[in-house]
Amino acid sequence: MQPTLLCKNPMQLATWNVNSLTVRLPQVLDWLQANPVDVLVLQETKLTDDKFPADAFTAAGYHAQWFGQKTYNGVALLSRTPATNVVKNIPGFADDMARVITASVASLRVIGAYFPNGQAPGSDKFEYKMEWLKSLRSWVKTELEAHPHLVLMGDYNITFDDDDVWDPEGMRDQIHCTDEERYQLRSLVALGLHDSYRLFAQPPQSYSWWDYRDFAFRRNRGLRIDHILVSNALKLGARACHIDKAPRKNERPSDHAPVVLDVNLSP
DNA sequence: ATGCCTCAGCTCCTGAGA
Repeated sequence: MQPTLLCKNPMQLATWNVNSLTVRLPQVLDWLQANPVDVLVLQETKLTDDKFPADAFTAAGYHAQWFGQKTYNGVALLSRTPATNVVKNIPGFADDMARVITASVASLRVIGAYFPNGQAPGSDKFEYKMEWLKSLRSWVKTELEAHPHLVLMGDYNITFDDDDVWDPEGMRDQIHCTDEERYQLRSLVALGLHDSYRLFAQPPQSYSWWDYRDFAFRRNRGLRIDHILVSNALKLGARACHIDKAPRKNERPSDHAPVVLDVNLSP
């Protein structure tokens, strides 16, 4: 028995790549009303900081931290209680792209990240993805040492294995599925993290992203590239993890669906 | 198939996403 972990401080943590917060804000607000999670990290807000809709989130009962740029990238962290000790991007890694936001919420350390796409193996963008992944690993290692209750969640743009891919043969060695990317993902996990989705029984062919083209969602031709990784200490309290496909059925949806973790925290 | 769809922007096409 672990009395401090049972039925104490149940929390929900979620990640969602919204592919433009300008377009998706009404859907995010609707989703939060139906799913009043404690923490939600967003990716691809595609907003400069002066345009971030902080007031809308305040009205919805959320504190917000954000870090964006024009046109591309951009991340945010919404929380029911205030976030503190906020860090933007990866310290020591010079980057002109807004991809990472880290903050403390209650006893949790939360890292929300929009991993580089990488475009194609061998490209300059793929090289950048590899360098970024190595730097992220150093950052997560440092953070884990200081904060045992750590969650790293976001759009990883990497599949763990063939179970995360609708067409493993067709996508073999393609972007999101290369050995190099998966090695980096496993190296992150090796720091002492766990893929919370696979801690639980899941439906076969579960994905978090579907191409806009070719009726990919209707055909369930997708990838599982949005992940919630939890530290050893948090794993003890993990109770469920699911992908919420409902928003992908909206009119003008994001191409990604939210991933939600239920976790009990010790006081 | 350097395509398909969606979004941002010095917008009527292009770059990028995944």
